[in-house]
Amino acid sequence: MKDEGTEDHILSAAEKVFQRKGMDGARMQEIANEAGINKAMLHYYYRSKRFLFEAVLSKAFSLIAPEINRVINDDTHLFQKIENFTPSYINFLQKHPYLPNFLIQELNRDSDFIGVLHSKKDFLDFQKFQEQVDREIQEGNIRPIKAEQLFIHLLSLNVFPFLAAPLIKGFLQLNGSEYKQLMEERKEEVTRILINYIKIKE
Amino acid sequence: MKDEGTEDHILSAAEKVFQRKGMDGARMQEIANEAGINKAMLHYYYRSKRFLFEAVLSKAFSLIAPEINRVINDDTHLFQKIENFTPSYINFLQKHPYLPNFLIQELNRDSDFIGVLHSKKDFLDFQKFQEQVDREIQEGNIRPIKAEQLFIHLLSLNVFPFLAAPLIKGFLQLNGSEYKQLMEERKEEVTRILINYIKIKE
DNA sequence: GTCTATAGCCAGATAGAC
DNA sequence: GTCTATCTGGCTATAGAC
Repeated sequence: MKDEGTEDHILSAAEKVFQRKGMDGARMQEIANEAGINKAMLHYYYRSKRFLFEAVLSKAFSLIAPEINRVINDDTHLFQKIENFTPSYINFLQKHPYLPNFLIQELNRDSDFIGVLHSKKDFLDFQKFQEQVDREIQEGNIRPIKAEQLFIHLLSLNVFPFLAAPLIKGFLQLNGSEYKQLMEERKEEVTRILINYIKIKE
Repeated sequence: MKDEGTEDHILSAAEKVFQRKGMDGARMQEIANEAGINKAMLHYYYRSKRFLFEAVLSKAFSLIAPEINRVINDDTHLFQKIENFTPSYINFLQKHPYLPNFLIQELNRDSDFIGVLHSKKDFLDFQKFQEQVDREIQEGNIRPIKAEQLFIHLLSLNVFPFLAAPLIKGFLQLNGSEYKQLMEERKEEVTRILINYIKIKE
């Protein structure tokens, strides 16, 4: 909105629709309505549905990678980063509730789209995190672990419960507020499980 | 195949197509081709695309819930169950590679489908697992934890890395074999992290 | 750059012969 | 029950006026 040019305006509308409906479920007409402009404009600026979709996918990746980067690569202690990840992620989810699911879904669906990622440069800067983990190991503060594994643990424990919420609710026969309560408790759970795992007791 | 009636035959074909392409991406023609029959037959047996899809979704849930149940509710020790979960899940994935992603995706997409689940009776039998966890706590073998949380930890650590494989590969700039190597290492990682978390050291 | 109108296609669904 | 042929609607995309 605001002072965006029409092109960005369209992209914002496309994000909303594509992230909720996916590539196949989305309709150009709905995107046009969302943007408050005509359907023909979408083609004028982005040529085809596919190109518009790829712009959205690419931007989604560019949006989430730095976000994770920010948590992983600030100057705080390793344990502090683990602790910060959960509230940061929940905060991100509030702004972009459909984005993680969207990315995972569409990258799984059409392996061509992975090429879209590789043409970009907004990868995670994993180096710094890796060095931090290795340093902590050498100093004898944590037990040996690959930084990649710790990272995947952190993502798994934080992201999956939101991703699979309807499925887990089905499994455990929970209603919305019961599940929300579990998620609340997890904030502490996740931190403790990871720190407990890597920390060397004195 | 084999001696299935036409109805089951169609359902098998529909599973393959729907699980790979999703509700919106799937084409009735493709399902008919996969089943080796005519498109009109699909409507003769299942009336509409939506009904056929719901049959597939419902069956997917009925397929995975007992599978998890089987691991969670056999007679082995709690630690043993945690250990068994990973190889069981990987084995399941080999038979139904698209199923977890399919369920999560479609349940997130259209909240109407959650009703399909509630009309079924193949929920997870969580009672037994819950009692086992509570017993271990009372006997002082593990530290206090909600069975639900332990269950979600277990699912998260096992399921997410496969679900988000393309995304994580993008983040960490890994190729297929590097990622496969990480997954191999995780088999042990996941078991250790959970048992280490709950086990009370003597 | 922005619109209206429409081309052209393709998908789900059905009619009706066998 | 199974097929072919076809209807009908909706979708992407474009032509062309302004």
